[in-house]
Amino acid sequence: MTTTYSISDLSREFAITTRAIRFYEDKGLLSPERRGQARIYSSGDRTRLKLILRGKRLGLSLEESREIIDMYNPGGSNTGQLNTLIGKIRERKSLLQQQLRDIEGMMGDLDAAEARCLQALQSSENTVNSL
Amino acid sequence: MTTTYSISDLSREFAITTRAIRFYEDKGLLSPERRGQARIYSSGDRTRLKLILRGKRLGLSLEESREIIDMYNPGGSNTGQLNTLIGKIRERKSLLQQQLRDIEGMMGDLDAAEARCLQALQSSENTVNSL
DNA sequence: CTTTACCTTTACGTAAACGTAAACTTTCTC
DNA sequence: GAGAAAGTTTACGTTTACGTAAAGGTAAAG
Repeated sequence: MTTTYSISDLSREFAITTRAIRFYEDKGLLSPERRGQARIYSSGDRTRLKLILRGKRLGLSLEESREIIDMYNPGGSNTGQLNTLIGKIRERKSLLQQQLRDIEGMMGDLDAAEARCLQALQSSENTVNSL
Repeated sequence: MTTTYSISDLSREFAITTRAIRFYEDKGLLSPERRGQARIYSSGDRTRLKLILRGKRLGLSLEESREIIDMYNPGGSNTGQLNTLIGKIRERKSLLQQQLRDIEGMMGDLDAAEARCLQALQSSENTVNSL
């Protein structure tokens, strides 16, 4: 007895619309079983959906997410395919490292901005108190 | 004598089209000086452009980048404004922290995928050598 | 004066990622 | 068996972020 999910189960869990989930299927990112017409999602499907959403949070397009998810299971690939796959994986990793640097930079900027705000509040408070 | 840039200077430096740069201006993210019709960009404009592009790499919309860049200079704000600004800054920071976790997760997945690829190559090599 | 290079505005086109509405089936529940 | 709840397909609409002409202004070089 393996756990399965309806489309509204998943839409509720991840706070997305069923339209979006069907859209991902249209684009080849999901392919759930069917019981008659209804879609039945396995826990593998659920994981794929999670990966899709993570990709979105990182600014990936659906196509890019699809490629990356496909990287996770080399499947039956020959040596050449494996080598190009390794290349793609390394490209992705370097993009992620750039994103890390970007986040560090933006985080620093935001910290500084927050500090300036707090200081501005502090001095305005002093101004008030000094009256 | 402060350094300035033409639109094509910036488009070359950042490898984007002039169309994109004008588009950012249309959306209120840039507002360069003019010499007649021609746009003249200051080093401040250049910095703003850099921030825009960093925002893009992090998956922000132009509108979101605009908001964030505006956060960097509190300007003449009253106490209420400063407090909501601090709130926004903290929201952004927590989103960035989520992104950090996402990157760590994806990086781990990619490392594992790369390892599987390398191992697959290794064993296929052994197969060949064993002939 | 003309070519060349670079700049401008205006405006229609496009791909991605869904939203939204219409019209219908299936399945519970009462 | 009637209605409500959840599912389905089909298809047109929308926003974002530019691309891509079209049609021309400006300024230095030959």
